[in-house]
Amino acid sequence: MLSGSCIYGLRAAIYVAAHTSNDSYVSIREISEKLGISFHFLTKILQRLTEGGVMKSHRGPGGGVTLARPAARISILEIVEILDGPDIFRSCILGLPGCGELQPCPLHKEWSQYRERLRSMFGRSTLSRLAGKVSEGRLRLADVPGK
Amino acid sequence: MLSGSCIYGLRAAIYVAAHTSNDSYVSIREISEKLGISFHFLTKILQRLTEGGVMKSHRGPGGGVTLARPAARISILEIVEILDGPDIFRSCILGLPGCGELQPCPLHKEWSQYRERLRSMFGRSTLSRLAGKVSEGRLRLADVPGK
DNA sequence: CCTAATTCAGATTAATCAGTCTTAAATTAA
DNA sequence: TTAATTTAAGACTGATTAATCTGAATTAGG
Repeated sequence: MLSGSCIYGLRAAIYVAAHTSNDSYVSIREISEKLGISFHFLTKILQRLTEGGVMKSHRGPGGGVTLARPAARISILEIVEILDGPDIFRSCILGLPGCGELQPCPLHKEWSQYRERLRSMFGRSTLSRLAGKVSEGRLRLADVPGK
Repeated sequence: MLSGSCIYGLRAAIYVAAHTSNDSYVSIREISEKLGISFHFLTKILQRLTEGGVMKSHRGPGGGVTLARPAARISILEIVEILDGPDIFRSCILGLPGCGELQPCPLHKEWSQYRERLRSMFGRSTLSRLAGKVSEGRLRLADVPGK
């Protein structure tokens, strides 16, 4: 469904939302260790989120990344569209270019409904809501619980 | 969402359902030309559907592939599970192993609902229904319409 | 100014997926 | 029995994605 990079990006963003207060920076090293993601790989993913306007970064000691806006104003949808491209919620399930109301594929009607629902579900899921769940406990972000 | 192989397999299966009557065989060459799919690549995909019990094949002149059962008893879900694996409708959106009711990820509740709906929609979509739509016209299976 | 901590940038490698090519095996029909 | 047609099987190439490695640029603190 989502690419590996996108999954890492989402988990990292939720982690940052759950572990920063008033614009403090979290180091990428910390995120990568806590979530079990390759440090250098994660660095590039977070760079793309920084370029995309979702995060901001700061070099040097005490640096790292943090959210560019309040977590309540960043949705999962925005992150997915940056990392996997906006077409993921617009493309035909049978891969046909130009599939739409005018020239639908046999699954167009059903698929476009679900696609739109998923998109709006992602749009409603803000980092603050998800991070809140994590902080309340029993909700995991990493493979090994409790980290 | 679905792999390239899976998309090809679905389109080919719908094509076969729309173009065979009483167990006649359709050659893979014909399918590949009509749908614009690489012949050798399609051959392998259809082999997997044959092994999976959805199609049967026959060599030699007049041979090809055909559905192993009436099209009304083959769902898209079955084909997707053969080609992309059954986990596609069971795995966590954040890629966390073991995500479930006991140790949910922050998106588990919303995603698992959506996942189940999509799964049942795929289960309800039989090849006969989809092939019927194609035969009625105006519904495409290939990039270039009318083929 | 110097050092350590950090992100940034680019090259390189590894793994997976998509696609091509060649040959073999089976089957039909003349 | 022979030739043509077709799927089966496997090796090979190419593209995309995932992951690693090395070094540069920036920054805070002594």
